[in-house]
Amino acid sequence: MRHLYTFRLIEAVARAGSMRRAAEDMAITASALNRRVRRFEEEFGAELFERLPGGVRLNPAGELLLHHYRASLSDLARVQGQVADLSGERRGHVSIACSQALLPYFLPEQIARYRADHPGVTFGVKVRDRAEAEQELASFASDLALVFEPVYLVDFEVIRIVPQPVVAVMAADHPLARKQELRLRDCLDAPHVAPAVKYGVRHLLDFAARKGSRRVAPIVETESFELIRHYVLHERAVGFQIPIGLRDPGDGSLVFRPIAERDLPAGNLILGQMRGRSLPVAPARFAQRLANALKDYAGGSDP
Amino acid sequence: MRHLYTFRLIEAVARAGSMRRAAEDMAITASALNRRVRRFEEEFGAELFERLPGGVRLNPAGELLLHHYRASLSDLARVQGQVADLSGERRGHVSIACSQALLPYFLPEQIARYRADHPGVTFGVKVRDRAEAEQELASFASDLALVFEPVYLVDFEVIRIVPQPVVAVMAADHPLARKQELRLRDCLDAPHVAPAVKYGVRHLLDFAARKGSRRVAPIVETESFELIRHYVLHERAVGFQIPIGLRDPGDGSLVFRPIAERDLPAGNLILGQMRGRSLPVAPARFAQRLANALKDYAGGSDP
DNA sequence: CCGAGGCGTTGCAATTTGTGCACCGCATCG
DNA sequence: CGATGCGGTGCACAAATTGCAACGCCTCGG
Repeated sequence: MRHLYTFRLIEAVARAGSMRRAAEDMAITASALNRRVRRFEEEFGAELFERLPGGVRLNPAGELLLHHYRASLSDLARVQGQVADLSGERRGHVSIACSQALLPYFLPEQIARYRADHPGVTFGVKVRDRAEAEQELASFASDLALVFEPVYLVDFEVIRIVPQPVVAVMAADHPLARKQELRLRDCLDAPHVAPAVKYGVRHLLDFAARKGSRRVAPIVETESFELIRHYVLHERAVGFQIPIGLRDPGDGSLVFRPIAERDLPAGNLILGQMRGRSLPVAPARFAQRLANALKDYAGGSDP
Repeated sequence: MRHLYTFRLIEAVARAGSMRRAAEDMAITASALNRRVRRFEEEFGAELFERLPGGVRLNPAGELLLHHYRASLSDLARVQGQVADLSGERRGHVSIACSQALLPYFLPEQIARYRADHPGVTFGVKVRDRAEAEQELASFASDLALVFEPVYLVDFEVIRIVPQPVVAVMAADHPLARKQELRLRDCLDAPHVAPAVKYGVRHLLDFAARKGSRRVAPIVETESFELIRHYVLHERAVGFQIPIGLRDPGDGSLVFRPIAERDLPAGNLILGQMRGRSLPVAPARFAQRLANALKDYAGGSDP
């Protein structure tokens, strides 16, 4: 969109931290860029950047303006979507920031199902931990966030919330697999594999362990949920994960066992958007579908 | 703001209903304007106008886009206000659509008081009847609306609501002035002066009169509340108005008498803004002051 | 202590962009 | 059935924007 060019430049400068670098990024001369910025500052009535030796940095006014720009841009996209919508086929783009657990089964299924109905809609999926996901929404970089146990909840408007207990995952021949429900201490006594501290599952584990005067002491600590699922097939260890990220592989090699609720309360998987923002058509409809689909997952693993 | 020029042109075309007229309004050639519009339509991906012989008219896509533009513009104004705010003195502009009753005393007082604290803030006051006021908000033409008995209430977010009974106003030597409270029928039996039907006061009168199988039959019907207040000093007639628009002139020439609540229930004076919109600093603060000031008026005339 | 290298900024010429003017085809209306 | 007013277009010119080169400033390393 032509009329937002100056804003794009300003954003590039903010990102690059220097006019010259931003100029290069945007395939323009530093002088032209500089003059555009200065001119805009003049008619806007305030400087947007602190000029320091070695570059520039957004000042509060600049932050405010950039936020306005992103909001405008997102609103324009919404309008364009609505317009495309009223001339027949639905088009648009849905950008989602989500926790890892959604990657293997839930999200691909939901996206494919939606695209079957609306092939004109494209998707962007970003993997973000629970803290980052909210930043994504606040900067209009993502339309939706689907995260387990979000942290701050400011600027975060809940669309749907479903409880997800943490379950233990292990090889079928693991001794603990014989019980139908595990105590947390059983799991912590056994060698275990856990996600890094920034993840919600680990957060719940740590909290519950402290309560029972125990510690989570993983033999393998990782950022990858996928690695956890596969590692327990190689060494006799217990992994932790939430049901939505699990599915029986079908060959009986992997089993999941619930952990006693009194030891480890369920966490929440939350679908949300930026507070107060009105989403474009496609994201709004897709969010509705997600919300419905999440109902079916509520409280249990996939049968 | 330079980057919104095309939008301003589009709005002018929508308003004028013809490119050539709009071109003249905006001091530009029809050809230049036409090409700007066409070019924007192209990169936007949809036509904005129906081209009909004799001119153009916004199509739904155009309506949507224009709404986006107005929202963006208003949001930009808010940002500018915030920026001005954080560099010391508060600046900005407050645009209000209000009923006539607020003109003589309440609004001028409030505005003057606010400006005493913030001389950098300017005001725009538009007199609108209750139907028009909501349009004003929806098109972002006004920040606030202060109206008696609004009609539709869609897109209208109530900030404060205060009851305002209709009172009878008459010369001090009017026979009815001897009673402390009047019955509606007394007023209707006497020669009376009433506002036009589009006004809230009249609406309440008509409704109450019908209920008692009576009719409002004014000897003078007018759009001007000011005329009503002054007319009753010339002919022995009863006028109707709400307390917030009345004040004892001090010479004892004019008196107000409440009308029995069981005959004529109080109406509501409502301060509102566009639903979901976040106002610039100055309008937001002024609205807060208005809301507080309105509390003091609630339920009675000024002593 | 000073020169090298980075930065934002500015003067000036080149070029891209937008504008005005004249004109076309078309529908409407007296 | 011409006159009128409309949206749209070709083309030459005006205006805004760009790129290039250079300046002053600061930091940093020798």
